[in-house]
Amino acid sequence: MRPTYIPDSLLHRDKEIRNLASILVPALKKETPSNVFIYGKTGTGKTAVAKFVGKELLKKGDETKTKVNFIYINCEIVDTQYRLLQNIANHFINEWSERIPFTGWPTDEVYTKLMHMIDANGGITVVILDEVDKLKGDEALYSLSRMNSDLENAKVSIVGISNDLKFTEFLDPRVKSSLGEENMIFPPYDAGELQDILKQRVDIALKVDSIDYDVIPLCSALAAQEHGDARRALDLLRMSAELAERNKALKITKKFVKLAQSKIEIDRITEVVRTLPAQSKLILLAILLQEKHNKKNGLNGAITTGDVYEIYNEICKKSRTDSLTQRRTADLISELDMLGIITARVISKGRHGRTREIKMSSSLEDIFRILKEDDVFKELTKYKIRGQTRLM
DNA sequence: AATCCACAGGAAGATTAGGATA
DNA sequence: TATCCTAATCTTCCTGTGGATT
Repeated sequence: MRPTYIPDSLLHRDKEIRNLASILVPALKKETPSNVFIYGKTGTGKTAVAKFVGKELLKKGDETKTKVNFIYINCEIVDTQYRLLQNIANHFINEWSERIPFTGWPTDEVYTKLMHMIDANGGITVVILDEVDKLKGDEALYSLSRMNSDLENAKVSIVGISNDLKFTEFLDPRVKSSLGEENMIFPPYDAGELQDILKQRVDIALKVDSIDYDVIPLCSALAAQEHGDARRALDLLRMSAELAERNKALKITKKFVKLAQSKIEIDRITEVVRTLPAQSKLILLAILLQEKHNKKNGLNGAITTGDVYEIYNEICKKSRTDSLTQRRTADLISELDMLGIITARVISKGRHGRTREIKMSSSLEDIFRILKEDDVFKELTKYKIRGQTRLM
């Protein structure tokens, strides 16, 4: 049930598979396939389809005795030109060729070396670049795309995968034209399609009768709300299964799905808060303190940007951090809002001006706990708001 | 209807950090 | 290694505004 698992058949992606395959099959006839760009939100099966077609291509290549190389690279991990070239080159190493070291060679030498390797190997090489938008600089893409003109016996074809539709807009026009020969867009799954996908996995992974009839529809519906992300749906189902098992329940029921959902949400928040920059953390803390103070004193007035800024300034002084301007603080507050940690909406209090009404959108204590992991904040969380906050 | 508060949020320039280049 | 560039961050200065109050 892991999202990285690729089943033997991918449901509801036949069209995409056929499409991508038809673009790449010329490789089997020793013709150069076009370069392809694949777009689509997360969890729409881009990577799965690409890998799947790649596997099929290798199989067909074996049958027809055609040399096909298929290389998958995730550009989030391999994100520089040098390492990209090095990575591809290492696919071709054999007993006589020397390995390219991690560092030390000039990039163009790696390029030349790689080119010779590919040329010596012959055949067609399909390179899948997952998350191409993470690649630093377009030099890397440029060098790959012009490689075909330097090769004599071999051909290279690039499949770029991205979830950013606007990615090519910022690309060097030369790269853009050579890479964007073919474009594919993967639409999100709808709830029904998600159900089929989940069913397929459940059949493989779970015993019959270990799951309530309404669990799959629920998981699918929840994930469909979140832009039809299949990964999300699977995570939800897997987490529900794990929770059910841990609780020694006989069946996975709706209850566990609900539990799993809130657990996933908390995990997400934890991760977000943990990796927040220090200034944002301070602002978040200011909001937390104010809300705690309000609760204790039975105040129900909403927190405003001004309140937050005041407290933020005080805890900055206390921790000897320099504070940002109110303008910047306001921006950071809206960032926190977009991350879903707080809710901030603009309201007008008439004569009392226009401001944001700020509320925490999850448990105070949870976030306090996360902030306390940092020693600097451990002390600050004990900070008491002095005096009475101004009267309403 | 006019006023006016307490900010929102845009524009442009300054600062800074990190990476590329010589 | 020095310096140059770029993108991200932050500041300064600004105009705009919803609606309770006058």
